[in-house]
Amino acid sequence: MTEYKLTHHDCPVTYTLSVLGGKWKWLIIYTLSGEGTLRYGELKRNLPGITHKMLSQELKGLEAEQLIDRKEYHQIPPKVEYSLTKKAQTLIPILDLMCDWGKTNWPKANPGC
Amino acid sequence: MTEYKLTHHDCPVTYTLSVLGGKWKWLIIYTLSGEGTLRYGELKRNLPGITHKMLSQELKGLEAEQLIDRKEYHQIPPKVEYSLTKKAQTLIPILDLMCDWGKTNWPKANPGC
DNA sequence: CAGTATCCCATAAGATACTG
DNA sequence: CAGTATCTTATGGGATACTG
Repeated sequence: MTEYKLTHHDCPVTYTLSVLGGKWKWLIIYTLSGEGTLRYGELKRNLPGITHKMLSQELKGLEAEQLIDRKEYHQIPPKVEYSLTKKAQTLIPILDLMCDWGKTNWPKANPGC
Repeated sequence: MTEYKLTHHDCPVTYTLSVLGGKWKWLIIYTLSGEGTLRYGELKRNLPGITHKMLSQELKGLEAEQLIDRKEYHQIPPKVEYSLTKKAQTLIPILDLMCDWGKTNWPKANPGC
């Protein structure tokens, strides 16, 4: 995760896209930005279509990038809470613009946000 | 291209990510935003690592989404120029924020932009 | 409940050759 | 020069079963 095999070596946009690449990372961060703190199962319910494998895999990657905090309560049954780090919070303005763009260019009527 | 098989049906962020998904679309738009108008070969030289197949494929997709204009000069040898549509230009603020984020969080020193 | 591990398949993406 | 077509390989991602 600390290796960035980019071709476009010195471009910050490429760097950002490499960190947030894949199908779900932006959406996981977006979901946590709206809900604050969520348990694993809650997060999954808020991301329709994501599979168990993808969610746990992406969460590990995001944690490694220090974009999410993982707080584990050592109890039975287990409880784990996820939230955004300060670093991830600086991505929220980008997500807000993506939301605006989506609403403006949405081919259907009246999307929520 | 007019079908959006999303799971997160009513989310504009998901919609935006579906339109700009894949490995190269954001970067193609970013490159054109900086250079204005580029021929096919110039575009390819400005996108280190992209293959012939990917560039032509992504250009077709972006044209179908009305994010780029394709102007063909009927001459020999052929000349084709690509530029951003107004719709794509509204994505530039997002790319600018991605650039800022990349510069701030870049693990190496002094990236260009 | 919150994960890991394994198997399998669909698609993304690369290499190469050919064409107007 | 600016593409298309074809073939192959690498990777992403799904389904399912198992564990602390």
